[in-house]
Amino acid sequence: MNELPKAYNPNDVEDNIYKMWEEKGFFSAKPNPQKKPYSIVIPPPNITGILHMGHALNNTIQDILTRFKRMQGFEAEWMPGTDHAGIATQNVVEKKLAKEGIKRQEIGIEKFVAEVWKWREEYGSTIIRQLKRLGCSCDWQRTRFTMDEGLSDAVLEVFIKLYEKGLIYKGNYIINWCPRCQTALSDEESQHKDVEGMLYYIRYPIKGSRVDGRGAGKEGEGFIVVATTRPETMLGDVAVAVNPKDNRYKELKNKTLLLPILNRELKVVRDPLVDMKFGTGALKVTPAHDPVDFGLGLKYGLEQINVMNNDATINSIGGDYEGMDRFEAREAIVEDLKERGLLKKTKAHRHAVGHCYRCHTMIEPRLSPQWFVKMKPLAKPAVDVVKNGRIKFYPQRWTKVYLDWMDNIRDWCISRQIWWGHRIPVYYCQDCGEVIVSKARPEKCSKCGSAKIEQDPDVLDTWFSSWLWPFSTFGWPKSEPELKYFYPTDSLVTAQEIIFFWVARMIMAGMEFMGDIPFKDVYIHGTVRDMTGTKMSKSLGNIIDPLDMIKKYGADALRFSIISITAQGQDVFLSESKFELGRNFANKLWNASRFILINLKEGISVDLCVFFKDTDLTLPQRWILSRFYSTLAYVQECIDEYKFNEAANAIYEFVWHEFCDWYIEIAKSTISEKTTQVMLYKILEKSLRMLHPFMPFITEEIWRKLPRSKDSKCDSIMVQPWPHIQQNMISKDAENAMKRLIDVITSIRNIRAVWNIELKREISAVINIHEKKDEKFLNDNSDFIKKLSKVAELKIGAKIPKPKNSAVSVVGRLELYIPLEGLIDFEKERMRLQKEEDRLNSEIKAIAGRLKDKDFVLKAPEDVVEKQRMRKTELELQMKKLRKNLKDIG
RNA sequence: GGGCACUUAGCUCAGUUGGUUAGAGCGUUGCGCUCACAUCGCAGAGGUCAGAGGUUCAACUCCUCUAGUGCCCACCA
Repeated sequence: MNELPKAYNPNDVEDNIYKMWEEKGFFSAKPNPQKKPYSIVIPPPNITGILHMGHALNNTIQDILTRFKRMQGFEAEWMPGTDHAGIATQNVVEKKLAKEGIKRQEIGIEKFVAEVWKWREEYGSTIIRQLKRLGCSCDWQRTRFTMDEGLSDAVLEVFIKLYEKGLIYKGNYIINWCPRCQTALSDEESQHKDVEGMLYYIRYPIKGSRVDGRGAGKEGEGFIVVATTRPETMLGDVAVAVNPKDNRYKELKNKTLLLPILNRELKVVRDPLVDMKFGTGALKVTPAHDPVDFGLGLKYGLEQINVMNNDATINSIGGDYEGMDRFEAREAIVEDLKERGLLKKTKAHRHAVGHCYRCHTMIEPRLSPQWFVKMKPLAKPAVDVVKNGRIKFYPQRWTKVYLDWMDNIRDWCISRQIWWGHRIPVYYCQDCGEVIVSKARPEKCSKCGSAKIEQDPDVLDTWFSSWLWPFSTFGWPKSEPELKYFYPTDSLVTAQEIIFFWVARMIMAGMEFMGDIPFKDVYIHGTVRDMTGTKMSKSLGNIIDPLDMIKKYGADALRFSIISITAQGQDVFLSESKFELGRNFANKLWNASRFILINLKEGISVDLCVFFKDTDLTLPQRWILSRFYSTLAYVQECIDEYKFNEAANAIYEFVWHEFCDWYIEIAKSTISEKTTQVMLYKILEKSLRMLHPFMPFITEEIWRKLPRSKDSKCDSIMVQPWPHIQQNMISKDAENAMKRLIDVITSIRNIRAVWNIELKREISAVINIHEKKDEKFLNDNSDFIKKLSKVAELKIGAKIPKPKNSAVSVVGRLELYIPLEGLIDFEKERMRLQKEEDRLNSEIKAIAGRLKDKDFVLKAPEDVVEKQRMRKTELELQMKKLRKNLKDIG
């Protein structure tokens, strides 16, 4: 017999097991007409990343789904990969080179990109190794990278298709500019954060009016006051806007203002967009540095004056301020305004400001020529498929978030001024200016024949490749059998912060390029936070490293724990101690399995149905079978509804508190019988299969030690079928009956504990029945009642008088007596209880003054047995009332 | 400014379409090294389910409002 070692050390076996799975090719899937496909695509982690708890949760969920479906007989494909994370990776490599004293500008684009590839070779697969350590059963042979040849081709294909359809255009608009990364960002990449800022009230003189320059003159006559949070942008002001309904500025019609310091002439425009309640109701208009102003500029034909360089220093427009950083310039300008008496006041002002999602630098809204995707036409079909339920969100509430965003969708800025990424497939003829959009570099201009052709220097947003992931990874635009077989995929599992970046765009791309949805279900899981509710992040240093936890508790424990405590879509608060839950469970399972294996004899791997066809089952046997199949059905249902915690907890409850605590204990008395052994073996083996998607390693380790039938095709649990639900084995009657027995046993144990009767001392018990059918029921099961409650003699019958000095317990419609004569020193017990009563009463006396009922006294009966019973019930109830009474008074 | 979630035992959280004594883990109390397991076993204590009102035979569960907490979105300079 294969015995299990006394202790389970996950770290000893997990790696080897994983290697075995991988070598046997269990992870790979391919089009198979005999089977139904099930496919998931991994949200591609970026290559600069390391595995954090969010990933651990996300990938555990996907692995549970994949393993579950694989066992259910689906051709289960879990496509892994990474994305090139343009900005993040470029930053990382830039920093690395900086340490070596190299600037990217010095070595040029080609060498730099080569450096990035080198870096990627070295570090880019870290996260993949970590996913393997977690036990993820991804189809690694298909691992994709967004910069792969195939995926790159898909990107170009899509760009050209959209361009030809008129959905991609180049234009000069206000975009989010990160001065540190020196690139444009999409709206989603600009994260709003509240900032404690200042509102500066600045006097703008009216041209031709008498102002002495020190602020004299009446407001509205000599000058008007505008409020701004970014005074440095005034260098680019071309107008001041007021609301046409604003009576304060009636006389301003046809007047011209003068920009302080630069003395540029400013128009006054009237537009209802201006909020009269904000600031002074007068808005300085800077079309090149603010989206609202930009709109006004177009509307009123205003000049667009860009005052900043790429690094947010002031350019030559700024005169004396040229070369200053934007914040330096802000201070300098404010000082100068103060000096000239043009700063009326400042006010603290809290407002939301965009920050770069990669480097957290404050975004500078800025006019810039960029490439955009027109989103409205793409959004429509993507809205329809969610509205009509072809794509479902779990939990459902995300549907609204998605639809709201889609309704207000704005064009997507896809060009980035960085080097690492897919180069925009647009070429410009240097001679005639012709724009050529083409996958390959054209030899010569199609219009004038010139060979002087330059490619657009920008690269595409990383998400412009990620949004194609569900089909580009299966070979699109080529029509591969994989694509046909596995697309649309089944489930997408991801975090909420990525709904707009990725989920929404994948749906749009799927509809546009495949003409079909990319996936059917979107499961949005919660965010992993620390115990204070803060999101775990490396920069905050509140990270619990999953790999540390794996080392300490094992991958199974990590997986099971995090799944068990994460309710559907709910954020999870994590501390290290939570992993003990999974570890303890693994330990329990291990020991129970050890016990069963030690006791098994040869030849028990008989088919359960065949074996029990002509065998009468005892109640506990029928009960444990019923409980197993009930649990199995429930677990299946929960996984299908993405309620993984409930599935995990149901298994935990079954294995630990039903199988181990009760069935195995019951089985011990008949452990040498074949029936018992078959039961233990079968329940264990099936439980392992049920648990495998959650705890793949330990279930494999135990399973491979089980005696198996000879025709077992393969020696791994992961390719075994999911247990078949045997409806006929589920019996509510058996479950209820067993519950009654458990209650009887618990009651007897309770009495023992209350009276402090050691287990070694024999007790007898009497059960008084009121209904005839109970007699047979109890007699049939009296053996294991006696065994489990350690009762030597059990008397069952109707109308048995209560023995003198008996402890009493009512269990449903049964009465239970435990005679205490000879077991208890009543005198001693009486004194002990009297002491306790006195103690309670003196406690009452101490607080009597504050009581409503000042003469309140606890009274216990004289009879010791009665008193003991009361101690448990009424006495404590009275104390409880008393305490509440006190609480009410204060 | 808009939207979404949360408020249940000392702590962290579950609670399946409203239905008899509201659950778990940790912690806590008492007992126990019973031949799988002290990463354990047995028994117990502990909750007017944030507050107010409403619908219903019945509400932790549905509706309205209030308070607190958290998150997301947003061109009030």
